[in-house]
Amino acid sequence: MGRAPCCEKIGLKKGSWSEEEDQILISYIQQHGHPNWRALPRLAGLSRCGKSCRLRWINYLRPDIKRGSFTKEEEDTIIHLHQMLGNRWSVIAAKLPGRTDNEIKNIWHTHLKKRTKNQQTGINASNDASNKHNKKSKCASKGLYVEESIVSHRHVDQEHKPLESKQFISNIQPSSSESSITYSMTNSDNGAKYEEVNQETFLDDSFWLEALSGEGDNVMEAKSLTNISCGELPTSLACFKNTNTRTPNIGCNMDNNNDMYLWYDIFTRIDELPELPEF
DNA sequence: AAGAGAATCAACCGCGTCACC
DNA sequence: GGGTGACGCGGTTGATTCTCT
Repeated sequence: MGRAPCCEKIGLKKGSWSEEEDQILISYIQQHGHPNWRALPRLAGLSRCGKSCRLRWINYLRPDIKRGSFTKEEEDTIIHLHQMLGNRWSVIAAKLPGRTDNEIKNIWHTHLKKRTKNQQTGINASNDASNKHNKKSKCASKGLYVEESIVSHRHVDQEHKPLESKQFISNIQPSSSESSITYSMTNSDNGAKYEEVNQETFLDDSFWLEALSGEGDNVMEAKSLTNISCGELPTSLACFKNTNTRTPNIGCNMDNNNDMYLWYDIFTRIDELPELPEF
């Protein structure tokens, strides 16, 4: 059907924003908010696409934006969440107040990906740099945190797990009233309805296989995790993808009732299922 | 000091989803 | 139920900055 362009491109300015444009955008949003991004540039008197205005505001002009270097905690959190969620930058950004998805995406591609890769391949990062030309890290020169010894949260015990990961789980729990399906999720600390889960097993396909086979302690844990299945669908579960007319939208929020029903259906039917196919 | 290459990051682009008509 | 518009997300690009030789 052909998609209409997001805005009338002709005559609209592209590229870097000037100080003046920033000021116009800031003052307009402060006065009127941004109920309609598409109309905003016209109303504010900017020769920009609404999309561009939105991006500029979200990524740069918002008052609660935290500028400057990422702390080690932030970087570790990003690495950890990325292990759990993949490239879901907006979800990761939601756990890092003041940071934008764009910023996190950039930091990932420029620093953290290399760090994790080096760790996985067992290459000592200090030797790395391959020290191609004994290059001093540019990050350091910019004040960015450069810690070459990578902390793997998969090997950090529960006691020292960053708070963020626990918060993440609790924050995205649908309220129990939203669904007729209730798994036993309790947390004595704050009364919130969730059960702490072991992140290590969450990441392991064998965990899902075990859960689906209906054996072992991971069964209930897997059931709990279905409520937070914002992460990538484990390959073990891919076989369920088309088994229900309410096919889950893999990769989107799973907290609507349809998805809940589907997952509930899957786990309650575990006993009926034939042997899982080999992959 | 200058040039080359690498790194960084703001901004753009295209697509998916959702809400409204 | 289908069409359309708006928003938001993730991937990518390209200008700028930095470091090394």
